Amino acid sequence: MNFELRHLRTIKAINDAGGLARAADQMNVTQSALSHQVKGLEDQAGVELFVRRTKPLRLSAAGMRFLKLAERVLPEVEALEEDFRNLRQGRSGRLHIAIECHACFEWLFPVLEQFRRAWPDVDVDIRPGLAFDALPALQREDVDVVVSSDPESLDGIDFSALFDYEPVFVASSQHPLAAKDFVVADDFRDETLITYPVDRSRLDVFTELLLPAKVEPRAVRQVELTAVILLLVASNRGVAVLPDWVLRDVKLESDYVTRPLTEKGITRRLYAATRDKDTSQPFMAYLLRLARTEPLKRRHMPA
Amino acid sequence: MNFELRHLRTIKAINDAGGLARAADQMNVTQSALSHQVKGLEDQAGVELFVRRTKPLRLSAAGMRFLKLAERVLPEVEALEEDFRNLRQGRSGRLHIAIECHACFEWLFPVLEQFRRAWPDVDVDIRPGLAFDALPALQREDVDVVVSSDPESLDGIDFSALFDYEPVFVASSQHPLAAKDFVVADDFRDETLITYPVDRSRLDVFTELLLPAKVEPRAVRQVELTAVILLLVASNRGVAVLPDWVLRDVKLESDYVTRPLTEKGITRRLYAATRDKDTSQPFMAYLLRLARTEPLKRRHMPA
DNA sequence: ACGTATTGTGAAACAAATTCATAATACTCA
DNA sequence: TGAGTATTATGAATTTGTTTCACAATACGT
Repeated sequence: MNFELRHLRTIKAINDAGGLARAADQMNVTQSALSHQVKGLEDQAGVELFVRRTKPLRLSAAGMRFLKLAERVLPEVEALEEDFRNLRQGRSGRLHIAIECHACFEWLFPVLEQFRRAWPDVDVDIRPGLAFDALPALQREDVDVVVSSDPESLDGIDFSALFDYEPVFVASSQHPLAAKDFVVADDFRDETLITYPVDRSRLDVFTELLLPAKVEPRAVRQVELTAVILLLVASNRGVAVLPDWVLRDVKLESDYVTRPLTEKGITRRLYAATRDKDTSQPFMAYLLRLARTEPLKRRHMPA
Repeated sequence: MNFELRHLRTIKAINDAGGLARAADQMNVTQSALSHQVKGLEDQAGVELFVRRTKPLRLSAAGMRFLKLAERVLPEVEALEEDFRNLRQGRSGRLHIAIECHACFEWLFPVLEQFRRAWPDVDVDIRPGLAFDALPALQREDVDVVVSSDPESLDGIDFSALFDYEPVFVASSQHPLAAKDFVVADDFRDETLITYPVDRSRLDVFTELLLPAKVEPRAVRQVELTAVILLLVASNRGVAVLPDWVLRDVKLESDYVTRPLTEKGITRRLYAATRDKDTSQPFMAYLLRLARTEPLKRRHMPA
């Protein structure tokens, strides 16, 4: 006894059309085909689905239950078919984003807000917690975009440049280093450095400045939220290095100063990694365009 | 793009078994069959259901949605299959009963109460409103049992005798006719007759007594509920003729008397009509046995 | 009761799914 | 890294299932 959707469709059609012959027309098969099919189904189920003594075939009690099932199940199946159709045309899809850089929430959130308005059928989500192994997760299709500043050459993965940013030193305006025009690695030796709670290999201060110079700060304190980091910095409990985009928004009204790292400043580039087969999908292209332009706008017109 | 349950089963099996080969084993088909099937499905849907770069095949985002559908739909389908299996073994089924005789509620209800305990999986219901055309409805499988006192010879329909009953005359103990040992047709000429609101051809008084004698009561009043009929009779607002089983229960404590119709009394027989193919079904046989014995028990030991 | 509309049936044609044998591919572990 | 193993893919042949065709059987209306 192995039902198939074909059977559900047939029973429903016969019931809707009010007869086997009419149903056959609507389904573009011969009346004979349906007759055979119904017989086969009844044999398998061991149950009479139709009342045979009446001429336009009518559903029996058991047939009614079958019909009920059809009416619950078929719409769901059709919904998925429709879904896949949209997916093929690139109108729907999934966009689960892993961010390696902890501060990216700051600009990504507004970007996604705007994205959602343009592509309402795309399932958007940010997946934190995948800071490690984000690229394998991308290959495994656990996520669809990885935001990272360390491009690797990986099979089937594209890295698209988004925008450049500058990791800048932040300290209380009371802090001695606020007097300098720029800070260098050695300046951190006696400081408490406040960072996001991630591995040093993911923090620009370390990878770009302190590790090469083999400088270890006096203390490192890990804090989750950007706002809290700034609070601690402003009250002179430590210093921090944050991407410039984090600071533009709140700068005016606060008690801290920003200074370049090294005399010329450090410039880093942010990338979006995607599977190559997805990169040219319309909604993916749209997201990348948005992520390239939107954060820059915010730079010049802070909220 | 035409999904089939086979596809749902396959995707679910592959996911559950954690691989195509293992799934093939569990489904008793070759690994090759599933590989072909998945390929065919993906071609039709135009969507990749699995991530191919990994070796034990893993579901892609789209594949997950397919799986979700499978997990919603398959249990429902299996439930119906189980249902049909029971049906075939006569453990479940439908028992919708049409009663032509209006008063049959009285004994049928307790019978069904008992039936339900023995056959919990059978869908029991009483369908009033089908007083007319009950037998065609039976043939059409709109109902499964018709209780009637007028057996007809009909193709595919069995009539099983249930029990005999006596339509008896009921009147207030104050009523002049209460003085007689029995009543005859002529006695109704000056009476208000209270009946159930159905056609005369379904009322024993008329078919067995008044119509043959061509007697018309002074007035006929139609009342729905047995209890109300008895109330009106007791307060001498009319007389009635009711099956004896209706009266046994409440007789002792009331203000009315019962008298036979004609000197010898009238005896009628109640039948259950069923489709012949159903008559020997276990639960149907059980119901008929119950309906033959239960009402008689009540006769001798009123509540 | 007749004609019409509808459903049922068997053999042949057609289509689809499965198998078999084997190739291709990822994964594992020394 | 490379050999060995486990897993998936592929093509042709086979088997199975579905549809058609032609016509028989059956209910329905007037």
